[in-house]
Amino acid sequence: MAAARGRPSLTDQRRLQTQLEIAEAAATLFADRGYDTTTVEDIASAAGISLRTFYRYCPAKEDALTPLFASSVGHLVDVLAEHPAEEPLSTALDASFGTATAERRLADAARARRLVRVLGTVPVLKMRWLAAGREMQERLAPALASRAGAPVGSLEVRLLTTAVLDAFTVTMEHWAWQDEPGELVDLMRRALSFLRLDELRAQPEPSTDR
Amino acid sequence: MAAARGRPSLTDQRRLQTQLEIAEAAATLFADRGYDTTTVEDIASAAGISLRTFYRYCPAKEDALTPLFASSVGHLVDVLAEHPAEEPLSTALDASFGTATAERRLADAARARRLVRVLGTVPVLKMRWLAAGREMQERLAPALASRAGAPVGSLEVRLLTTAVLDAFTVTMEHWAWQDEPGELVDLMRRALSFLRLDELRAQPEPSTDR
DNA sequence: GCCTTTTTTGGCATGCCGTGCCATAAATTC
DNA sequence: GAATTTATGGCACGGCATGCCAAAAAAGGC
Repeated sequence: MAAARGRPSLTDQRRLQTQLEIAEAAATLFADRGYDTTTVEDIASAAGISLRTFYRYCPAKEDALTPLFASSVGHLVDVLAEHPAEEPLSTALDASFGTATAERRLADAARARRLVRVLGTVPVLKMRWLAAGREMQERLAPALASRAGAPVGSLEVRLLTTAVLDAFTVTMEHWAWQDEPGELVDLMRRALSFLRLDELRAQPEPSTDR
Repeated sequence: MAAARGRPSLTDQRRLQTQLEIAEAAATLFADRGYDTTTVEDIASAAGISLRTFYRYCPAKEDALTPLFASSVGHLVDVLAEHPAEEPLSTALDASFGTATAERRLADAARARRLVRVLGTVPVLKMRWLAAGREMQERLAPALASRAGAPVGSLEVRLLTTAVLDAFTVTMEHWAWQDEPGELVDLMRRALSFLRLDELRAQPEPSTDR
């Protein structure tokens, strides 16, 4: 094989490239013309591939944009998952947002806001976005389970993972529609603080209410 | 007009009847044969109508089941919305679940559990279920805004409405897959208690933590 | 370099979804 | 009972999504 570690075989690189081209083309077309009036044929043409090849990269039309947000959500969850349970969630949050340079974050922010606005406008895309978040639950659950001191399958951990992910989703959408963007991480902290998700621990007795 | 108040014109009754027949037929077929292998033609035939008429009642195939859960979710939100802000959420919860008789609740519970399990199995149906919850947010937001002491469009109220609705969703799904069902309202109370959604009030200062 | 093997891509056909259009049947109204 | 209104069904059509097969391109062996 001609590929060294981390240089995945030039063909795979080309595949990633194509996947991104599809996503970019779809994002532009959806933003310009709208989702329903854009056919898969249009996206494929704009990305320089045939319709049949499009479906080799995307399971469905509504998945064309997923590469654009799946990675960011995945990264956030990764950081949360690998941080020790003693630290509050907001610390892991800072670590996640601190990796990129300021100017790169600004450029990403503009693109991200536009993307989130498109996602929020088209119901099926928004659902896809939420679904991507739900799929992260399995990866987030173990980390939060240790924080909450409850087993992974318990109602409490399910509630917690859902609450954390939805807090992020709601916050991002709120941020995407603000006139003055501000720093997303600040809003995130405000959200976690309001819902007091940092302090959540399992009740002493799960079933004894009084 | 031949219809008195609350007896909406016999034709409308027939429409509701048809809508329920569609939903029941779809629920049975989806549970038996699966979602993808069931065509809209099948549902229409089982409901005794033509394909074209199906689409006059349902915007899409994935909406065939919505009448079965939209009303229950709507009822819960109604009760929460009309209860005064001083009472904790769990009080309104008890009021909502206390309306039906015990034996009727048992029959409904079995049907509801089966329905939720189908919804959870088929991604597109689950998304539809979540979307129905999201549409309730606008109706829930005013009630929770007065409880939280924050404006309707604020980040805090958005977080709160999302958290409450998703807590219900997660709890119902947890309940649907339990071996021993138990009382749903008890799980609901446990969920609200764990997330401390009863006690949520707007922070004195949005940014000062202590 | 050339040939073979493997993978990727494109074109075609097909089935289902969802909708516009129009004719028929049913109901409401007079 | 006749006219008007409304619900229903049949048909055609475009778009989505997939299976199948052949052409093209890449990878590997000589």
